[in-house]
Amino acid sequence: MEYNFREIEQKWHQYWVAQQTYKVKEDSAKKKFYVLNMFPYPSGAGLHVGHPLGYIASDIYARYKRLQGFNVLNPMGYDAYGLPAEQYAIQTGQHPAVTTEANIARYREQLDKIGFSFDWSREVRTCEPGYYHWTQWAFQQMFGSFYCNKCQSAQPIEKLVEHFEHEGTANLDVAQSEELSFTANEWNSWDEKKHSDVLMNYRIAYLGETMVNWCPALGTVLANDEVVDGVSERGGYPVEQKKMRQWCLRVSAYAQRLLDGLDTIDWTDSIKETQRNWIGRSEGAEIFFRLKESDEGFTIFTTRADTMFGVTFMVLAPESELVQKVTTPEQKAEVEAYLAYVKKRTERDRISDKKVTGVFSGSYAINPFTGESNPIWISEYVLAGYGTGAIMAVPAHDSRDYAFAKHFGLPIVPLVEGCDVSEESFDAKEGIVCNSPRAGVKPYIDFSLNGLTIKEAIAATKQYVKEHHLGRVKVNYRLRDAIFSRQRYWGEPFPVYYKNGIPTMIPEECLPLQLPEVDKFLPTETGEPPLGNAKKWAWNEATRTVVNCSEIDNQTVFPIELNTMPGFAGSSAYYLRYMDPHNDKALLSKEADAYWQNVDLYVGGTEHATGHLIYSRFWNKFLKDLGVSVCEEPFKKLVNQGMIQGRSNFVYRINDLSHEKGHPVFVSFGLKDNYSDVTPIHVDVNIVSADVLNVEAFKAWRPEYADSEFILEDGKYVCGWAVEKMSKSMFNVVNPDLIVERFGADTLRLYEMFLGPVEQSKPWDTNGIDGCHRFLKKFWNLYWTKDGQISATEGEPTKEELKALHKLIKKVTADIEEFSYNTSIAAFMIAVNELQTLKCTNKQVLEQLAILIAPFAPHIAEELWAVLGHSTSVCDAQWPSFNEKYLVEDTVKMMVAFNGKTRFGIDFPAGTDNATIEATVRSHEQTPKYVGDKQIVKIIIVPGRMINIVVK
RNA sequence: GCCCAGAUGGUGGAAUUGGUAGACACGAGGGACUUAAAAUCCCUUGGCCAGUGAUGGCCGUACGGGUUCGAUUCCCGUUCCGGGCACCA
Repeated sequence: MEYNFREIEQKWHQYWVAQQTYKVKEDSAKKKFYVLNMFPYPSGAGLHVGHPLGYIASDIYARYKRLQGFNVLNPMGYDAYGLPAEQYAIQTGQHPAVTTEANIARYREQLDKIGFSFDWSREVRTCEPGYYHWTQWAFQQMFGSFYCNKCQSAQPIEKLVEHFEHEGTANLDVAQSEELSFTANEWNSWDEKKHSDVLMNYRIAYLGETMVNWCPALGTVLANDEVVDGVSERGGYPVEQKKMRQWCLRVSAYAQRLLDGLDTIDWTDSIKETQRNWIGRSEGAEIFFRLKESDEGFTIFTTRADTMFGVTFMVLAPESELVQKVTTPEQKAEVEAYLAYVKKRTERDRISDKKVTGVFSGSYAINPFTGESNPIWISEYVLAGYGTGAIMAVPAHDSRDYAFAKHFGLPIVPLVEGCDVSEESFDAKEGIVCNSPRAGVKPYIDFSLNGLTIKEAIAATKQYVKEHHLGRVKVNYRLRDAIFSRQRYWGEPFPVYYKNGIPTMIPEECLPLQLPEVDKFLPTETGEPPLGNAKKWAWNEATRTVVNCSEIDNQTVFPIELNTMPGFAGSSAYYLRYMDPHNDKALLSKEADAYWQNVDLYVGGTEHATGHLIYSRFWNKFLKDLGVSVCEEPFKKLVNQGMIQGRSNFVYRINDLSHEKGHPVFVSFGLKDNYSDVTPIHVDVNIVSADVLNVEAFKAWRPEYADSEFILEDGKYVCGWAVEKMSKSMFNVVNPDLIVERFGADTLRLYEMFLGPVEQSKPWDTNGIDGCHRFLKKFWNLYWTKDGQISATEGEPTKEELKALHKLIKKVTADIEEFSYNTSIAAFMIAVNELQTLKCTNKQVLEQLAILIAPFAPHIAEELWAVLGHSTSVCDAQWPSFNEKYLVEDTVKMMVAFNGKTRFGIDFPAGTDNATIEATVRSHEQTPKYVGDKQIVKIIIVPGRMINIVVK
């Protein structure tokens, strides 16, 4: 009986659809298990073989869990908003919704061929009003909340207003953009506009005047994680810093919870470390420096409070508001010139050349520990957005301060015993403090750090600062608030209108606010975002409807926000929506939430480490504070699948010979070194098989190659190869459909897993795919006799058959749990060979085997399960458990080692007890020969393993 | 510069986490069946040396040390490749 995979796979696809095999419902009788893949952005290029890698891995796990009796949620959807569709729309005028829809259809078609156990009835698309309703809703909830530091949770903004009405800002401990100070009387005297402005300082979703990454080429702002090396992640366009009024999310309020949560989740250390770096917690102190001959001053942040006695100058960030205050009239011209210079420099310039620049402000600050006056400088190496935008410079112990001091000839005072600061700074936090205060200098305050270790000195200084009210102990985070506005068309509209300058939320019951139609997807001529082109984009408060912009009267009809939300808005809570995707009353029902809780296994790439995976955690924590999500962390276990790189093939053109003959001449890989002038040319990998070029297909590939000539080796044209990114331009994109067509989905699934560990990046290489296909054929043949009859026979399996089977059950079960699919497939290959050798036809064994293969190769498993006489899906079978008693070896081989030199083996019958083994070893006739006059002092016996004999 | 992960045959990769390194697969070589090819099956396949042979010996997990009876695995140092962060005070 032939293994006709095309017929089998088609048959079972239809069966699964007809039977709704993968549809899942909440079922309190069963334990839940939630498997999730990062949903794809449906690009125009379709799926390549790299995309399904993670989906296959998670599908195997989902199927395995289901066979174990879990109620498995394994949904799929599309991250449908995004820049490529919009760029395409700008170029062609084609509406992004149309191209997105077409791309989704293509993706779906490709995905369906691979045999996933997705519950498509739960599909979500971020661009559908029924979905983004809840993205908009969440935004409104964030607008209506502030973050209370004391209770470490989001609270309704009304509570804060109440606080202001009674106490002003007294006794306030909340997350805020800047520290404001006002009384209850002041608050109560302010008008509505002023209240709105002040509350923006506290809201979790707020309008903020912030420095943003502005990308002129894309005409939009970008989040920090969307900027790589000073250029945009998409497209690689230059990015500059610009101050703009933008919607922001106060992610920074959650910094500590985001950090603490990392200890509770099962993610790889490297990705947790990346997030820790991104959050960037640093403990230090804020210390107040008074300006010379003034009562005013400013606060600096330092993690090295121990270096107070080594401060020789101060530095402000150019963007700092303090710059104007401290610049003296004499220095004004120079400072202005410097500020102009800094403004001109892009993010990229700063990164590429790190030359030392700066200017003296003319003012001095008094060091509260030494009483010395330190000159205040302005330099771009100090960042406005971190700490207080001002630092105390200790050139002896900070390399940046050191470079600055050397460049401008400022003094350097070492503070660690025995350190040498003549060539470079001593940045290490170890050693004994000296010069604090310096010998012979009259102490300014009664405080000394001399003789302490640096760690002790930091603690002592913090203590002193706290007691003497010179500042406070402070924890800073590098994590910034997320900029939430994008000047784009193809994104979620903000459900906000502007009532005479006051941002006002569209009533919750009027959501979703649907994306309007526009004639052009480009920004308007006046530089407004694309939504500025919409004719019908105003809010009528009376009728509570969207109306034409021409009706705006600022009485009852007001303009609506023109920005849209960024890509991460829709992807931040999609895992919750899958739990209850069709609910039009809420993001999800309490019941669905209580049952599915959070994602047990999340599979996706590492590229989202500082984007989606932070935003999602933030979003979930906010929803938890709201009582919407029951879990603090959205994703319990995270597995990062590696990238599949392309394996490009090359042909080698002999340039001079081609020129001479008037047609291209190509030389095979092994002979190319015989020619001097050879150019490697990318060739479509789809016309190369096992690095051998299909010459006829090559001639047909491009008209200019039609009359090519080939210099062959062994009658073949062998191509060269290289590992590169999988991309159209390298002609190395392999489409999964082609593999499915040629070998079947089961072979593709098996092969993608067999290629190596899921987490590892590796080049796609079809050279080994035959092996997996061959294995499936062998597997298939176990179930059939030579003349096409079902081979299964009733009766009890033999001891050998049971041993082969249980060895496999044990191995596969353990491997799936550890995501080690390549080794479990190897175990299958061994088992099939063993059973083949045993001529096994036992029905019980064959049944269990079909269940075991089901997660990996579901189609063949269904077919064979049916062949064995079952009328239900193999998905509803039960995963076999192994019995250790079948696995006991007949003999236990013991290795005995002496002095690491000589080893010999002794075989013991199974079940031999340790005392017998020990006695045998001691009396073994070979023993004296190898031990000589040395005495055995200890015999360590590990059952089933080795004996260690320790000799003296 | 800092942090993280890694380096094993011609290739992808195994190794029960300190216990016979190279499972499984690909490729290669040889053979069987066949007029032939495809398909299928069998044997060999880390390197070097000795032997007609069964077999035996030595070397071998990037490099150099160390701990151990025993190290791909643990520790120290070096080189190389990959990922993240990068004036974060």
